[in-house]
Amino acid sequence: MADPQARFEELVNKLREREYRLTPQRVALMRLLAASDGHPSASHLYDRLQEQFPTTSPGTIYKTLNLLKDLDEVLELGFSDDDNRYDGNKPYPHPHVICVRCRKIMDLEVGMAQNLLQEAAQQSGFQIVSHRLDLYGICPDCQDRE
Amino acid sequence: MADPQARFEELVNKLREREYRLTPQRVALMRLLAASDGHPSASHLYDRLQEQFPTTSPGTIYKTLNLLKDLDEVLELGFSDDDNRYDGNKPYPHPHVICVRCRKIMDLEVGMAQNLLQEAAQQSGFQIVSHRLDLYGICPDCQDRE
DNA sequence: GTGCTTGCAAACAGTTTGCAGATAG
DNA sequence: CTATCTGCAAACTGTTTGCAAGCAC
Repeated sequence: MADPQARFEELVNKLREREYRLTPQRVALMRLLAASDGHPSASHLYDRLQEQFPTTSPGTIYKTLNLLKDLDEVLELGFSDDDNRYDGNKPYPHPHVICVRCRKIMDLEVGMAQNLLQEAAQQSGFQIVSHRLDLYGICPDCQDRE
Repeated sequence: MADPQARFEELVNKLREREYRLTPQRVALMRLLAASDGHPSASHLYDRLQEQFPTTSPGTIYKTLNLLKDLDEVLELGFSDDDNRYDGNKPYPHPHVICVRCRKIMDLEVGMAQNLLQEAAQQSGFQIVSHRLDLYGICPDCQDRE
């Protein structure tokens, strides 16, 4: 989240370029995504959007998130046992730490070793196109609460 | 899957030790898990179990898988957009390659760099307890089918 | 004005739960 | 004999879909 305003404008321009309609709901959602660094869930975004648009529905949130995902402007972190989470600031694969207590998610500033990807490709014969690295642990706040 | 028979016996002994009942369904499921290296889904296991026990239900499969998961004898790979997959041979975190076409999953024989985990802990303040690394790509078979 | 988008409700899929009857120990 | 386990069915949850009405362009 270097500059929320700049990121917001990037998102808006992307939709404009592709001739998607800039509805107030979409614009507000993009503003939220650009200003979030907590990897919000759809329902979190829904709660926040409803403050501005009381009739907003979850369907609209999901449709917009999927649109942005298809445009490679949002990274979706899927969880089988919890709400998916969305990152509108760094829509490319990068490692995360996830608190197993409070479900806080933070970015990690470490790169995926490039030679690990190469070795994996060699070993498996796969053409690697993407990846995901999640570290699970207990965040500082939850350690204090112990 | 070094030795399916040995692994099978390990699983059986684990249940016996903890005084869980060794029902025929559980035994058969453990045999399947010990002999699988394809990271089967619950529904795959269900299909195979039904050959031996035509009245088996998905509920029983899930209950047994969750039991083994709680005993740290099965690793669950959860997917928000697909069936979860289960590994009864290496129930500890290890990297996988996943084919985005056919959903084949293979183990990778590369270790998670230990210093990456340490750096992550330092950077985030988290106590890291576990992790997951998935590489997504196209498997050799699906490349050939192109 | 046109057709994309919204909001609502119903559908969906995988997993979990509740309970009565069956069975391992 | 008894507590655990099975099988069935219903419930659950997060997400997707269908459609009529609304609105961006």
